[in-house]
Amino acid sequence: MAKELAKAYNPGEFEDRIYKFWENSGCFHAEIDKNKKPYTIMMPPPNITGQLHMGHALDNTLQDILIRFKRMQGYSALWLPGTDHASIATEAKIVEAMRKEGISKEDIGRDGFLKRAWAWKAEYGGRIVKQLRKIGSSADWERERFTMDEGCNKAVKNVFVRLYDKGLIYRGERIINWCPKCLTSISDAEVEYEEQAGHFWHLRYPLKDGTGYINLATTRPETLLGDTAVAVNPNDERYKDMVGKTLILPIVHREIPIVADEYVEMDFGTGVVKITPAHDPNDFEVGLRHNLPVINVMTDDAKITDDYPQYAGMDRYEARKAIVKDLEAEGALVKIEDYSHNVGTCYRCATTVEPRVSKQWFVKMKPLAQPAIDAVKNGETQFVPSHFEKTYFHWLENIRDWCISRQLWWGHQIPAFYCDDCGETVVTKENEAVCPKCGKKMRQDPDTLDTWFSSALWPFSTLGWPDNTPEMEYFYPTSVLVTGYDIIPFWVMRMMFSGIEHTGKAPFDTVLIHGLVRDSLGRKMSKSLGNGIDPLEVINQFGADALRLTLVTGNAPGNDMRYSEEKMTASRNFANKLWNAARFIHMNIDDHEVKNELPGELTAEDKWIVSTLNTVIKEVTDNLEKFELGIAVQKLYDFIWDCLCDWYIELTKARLQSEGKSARNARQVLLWVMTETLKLLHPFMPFITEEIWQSLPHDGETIMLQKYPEYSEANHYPEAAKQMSMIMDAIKAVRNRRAEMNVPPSKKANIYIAAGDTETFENGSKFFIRLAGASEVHVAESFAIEGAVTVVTADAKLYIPMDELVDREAELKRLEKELDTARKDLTFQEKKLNNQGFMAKAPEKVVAEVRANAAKFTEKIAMIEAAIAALK
RNA sequence: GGGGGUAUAGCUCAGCUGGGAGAGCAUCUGCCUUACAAGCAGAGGGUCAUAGGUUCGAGCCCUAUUGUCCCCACCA
Repeated sequence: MAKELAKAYNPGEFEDRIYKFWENSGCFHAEIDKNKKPYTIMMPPPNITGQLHMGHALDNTLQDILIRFKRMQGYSALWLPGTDHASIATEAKIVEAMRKEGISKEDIGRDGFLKRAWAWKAEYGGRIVKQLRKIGSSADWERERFTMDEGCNKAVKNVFVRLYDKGLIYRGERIINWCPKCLTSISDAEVEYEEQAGHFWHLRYPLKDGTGYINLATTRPETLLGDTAVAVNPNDERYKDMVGKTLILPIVHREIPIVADEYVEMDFGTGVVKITPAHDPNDFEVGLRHNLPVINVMTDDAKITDDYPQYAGMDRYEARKAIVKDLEAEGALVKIEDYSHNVGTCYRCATTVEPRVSKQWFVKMKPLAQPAIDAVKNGETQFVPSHFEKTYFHWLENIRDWCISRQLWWGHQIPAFYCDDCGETVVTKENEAVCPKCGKKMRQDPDTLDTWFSSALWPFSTLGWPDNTPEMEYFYPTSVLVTGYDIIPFWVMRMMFSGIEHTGKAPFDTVLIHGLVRDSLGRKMSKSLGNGIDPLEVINQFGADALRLTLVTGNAPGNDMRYSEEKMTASRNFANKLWNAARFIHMNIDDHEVKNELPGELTAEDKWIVSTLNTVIKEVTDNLEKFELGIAVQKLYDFIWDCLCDWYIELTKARLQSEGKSARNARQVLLWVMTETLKLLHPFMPFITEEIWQSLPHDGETIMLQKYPEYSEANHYPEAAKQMSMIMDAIKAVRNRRAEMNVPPSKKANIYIAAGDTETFENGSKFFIRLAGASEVHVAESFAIEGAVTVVTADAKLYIPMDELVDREAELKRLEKELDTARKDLTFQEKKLNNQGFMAKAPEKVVAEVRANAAKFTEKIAMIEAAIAALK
C-alpha cells in the first residue's frame, strides 16, 4: 500500500529513521554463504580520538557505494568496521587531561594509566563510529573490531614472534627520531619537515699541534658538545694534509680527529663537517665507518646532561645561546649568517625532533619489501589509478628499517622479556617468561609497538588470523582497499608486506586511491587554519545523500577535490528533483491499482525511456566495476533529470490525463522506470531511494537487498529511440525558434511538419502541442506554405505560419546562415570520405558513421535550399 | 637533488581502449506550463598551457618547455 510522501524533500525527517530500520533488520551483516561469492572491504579504522571529518566522509562514502552495489548484485558483501587505538594521539590526550588534574603518568603507574585509558576509550572511542552511521555506512557493526582488542593482540604477538624468529625483527642501538615532548621514538614516516629560519654559525677549531685552524659551519652549535670528529672529503686538496691530524674541540677541549669521508660535499660551505654521531643521522653513519665514539649530550627531554656542568639542565635552545656566547669568548666564533633550512618535527605535536641514539626494536625491511613490490608488479594487487604504483614502488625500493618500539604505555606491549641478572632476552607469545639460564622471572620490555604495527595486520587480524577461521577462508584476501594517497607509505605498504609475509597472499585485489577534500579555496582543511567543514553540520543542513552525492560527483580517483556549499546546494536540489518526480508518480498512481512491471504494449516514448534506462544500467554497472564512481553517478544524474523528468514525464502528461489503457500503461511504465532507477541510484543515495521505494508499491522489505538492475536484451529498442530523437530534435528546434523570436509560451500556433518518415511524426504529433506550443499539428511529405517561419532539422522541415512575425529578410538571412553551416558540416565529412588513408585504415564502424552523417547533411542542405526557394 | 600529480567555458571539475569538446554553478532572455521557482524553456561562452612528434585522425599517446600543487631526500 502506497504511503504518502511529504510535500518537500526533508532528509532530516527520515534519514535517522531509515538507518535504524536497516541496522535493526540486520541487512548490514554478511554471512559466510557458499552459494554467494564474497566481496570484502576492511574499513580503514579511524582513530578513537578522531572526529568525523570530510576525509572520513569521502572515504566511507566510496566504500559504502561499492559495498551496497556488490550486495545488491548478490555477493556476500562484508564491510568490516573498527577503530584504531592511535597510541600517541590517545596517550597524549589522556596525559593532557591528567595534567589538568595535576597528575602525571608516573603518579598512577602503568596499570593505573591503562585503566584510565580504557575508561576513556569506553566513553569516547565510539563517537566516531556513531558519526560514520550518519552518512549511511552499511558496515557490519556486529563484526566491529578494535586494533587493541584480544584478537588483534593475539595477531600482533604472533607476528612479532614469527618475525623475531626469522631474524626480521631485531633490537639495536641506532639513531632514531626522538620527540622530546611525547618522549618517544617515532618512525621516519612520522617526521614532518618544515622550513625554518635559522643561522649558520661559522666556527674555528684549532689544531692540537698549534699549526693552525680549521673552519666549519653548523646550524646546531649546541651539538658541539658531542662532536667526536671533523670530516672532510678524501678528494679535497685543501685538506689533504690535515686528514689524520688532531683538533682541540672548543669549550670542551677534547681531542678529536680529522677524518676523510665521501659524505662530505666539497662545494658546500668550507667543505668541513663537524661530526656528532649521537645527534645526527648522517654523522651517525660516518661515525660507524670511522669507529668514532658516540657521545650523547642530551636527556630524553632535550636538556643537556650532567656531563657538562656549565650547561646541565638547559634545554637545547638555551644551551645554544650559552654555547655561542662561550665560543665567542674563546675566539672560536668566526661569524653568524642567516640561513633557512628544513627541520624535522613530530607529526603529532610539531616539536622539533631530536635525532638520538637509543636502543629500539626494528623490522628489517628489505626482505619484506621485495615480495610486496612483486605482488603489484605481477598484478596480484592493482592500484586505481595505476600511477600510484610508482609512489608505492618508490617507497618500498628506498625503504629503511622500521623502528617499531615506542616509549608509550597505550598500545601493544612488546612481547620481549629480559633477565635482569644475566641479560638474556626471550621473545614469546606468553604473558610472562622465566629466564632459561637462571630460572628467574623475567621483566617484560616496557615499550609498546608503533600503532601501525597492529594496523598493518588489519585485513586478516580482523578475520581471526592466526587461527584458520572460516571467515579467513571465505573473506580473505579482501576485494578492495579504499584510502587516501597520503596513507600509502604508512599503511597500504605495511599491510601489503604483512599480508604476503604472514598469509602468503596479498591482502587486496585492488587499492582504490582517492584524494583530499580541500576547502573552496583549494587549501587543505586543518585545525590551525580553522577552515575545516564539519560533515555532521552539512548533513544537518542538506542531508547525508546530498553530501554523498557532492563527494562522489566529478571526483576522479586519486584527484583532490574542493568542497563548496554551492555543490551541496546543487546536490540537494537534485534530491529534491527526484523527490518531486516521485510525488508526481504518486499523484498519478495512488488512486489506481498499478502493477510494478512493464506492460505488454509500449508506445514509442515508453520504448525510448525503457531503452535509454537499459543503456544507463549497462553503463553505470560497467563504470562501477571499473571504479569510475564519479562517471556513474553523472550518468544517473543526467538520466533522472534530463531523460526521466524533463522528457518522459512531460511526454506522458497528456496520456495520464486521459482514461483507459493508454493511461494505465503510462502509469505502469512510470512506476517501473522509477523503481529501477531508484535501485540504480541506491548505492549513491541510500536514504532517499529507500524512502521513496518504500512509499511506492513494492515487493520485499528494503531496497538495499533488491537485485541491482541488469541489462536486458528485451528492453533494447534502438528503432524507437531513433524515432523519439527525431521528434525531440524537432521539438527543440521549434522551441529554439520561438525563443529567438520572443514568442511567449502562451501564444500557440499551427505547425506543419514535412518529413520523409511521416509515420513517426504522425505518432509524435501530439507532443508538439504540449511541448512546442502548437495548436494544431499537420504532417505530410511536403507542404507548400508561404509566409511561415521555417525550422529545419536533419529529419524534417517544420513550418509555423505566423504571418505577423515573419520578417522575410531576416528569415532569409537566417536560412542562408544555416545553409552555410550545413555545407561546412558536409564538407568536413566528405573530406574524410575522400581521404584514402582514412578509408583504408579507419574501422568500418567509424566509416559508416561518417557516411550516415554525410547523407544527413546532404538531406538537410536540400531542405534548407527548398525553404529559401519558397521564400523567394 | 629525486619522484609524482595537474594545466579543458568566468568559477569548480568530468571526459572510459585516440573518431567534430561536456556537466554543475555563474551570466543573459522568456516563463508561477497544477511534481518541483530547490523549478521550466532558450542563449552566449573553449586555437583543451606552449612548441614539436607519432597517426588517416590527438584534449587523450611520445618528447621538450612553462605555470602550479604534492611527496620523498636533507648540504653539516
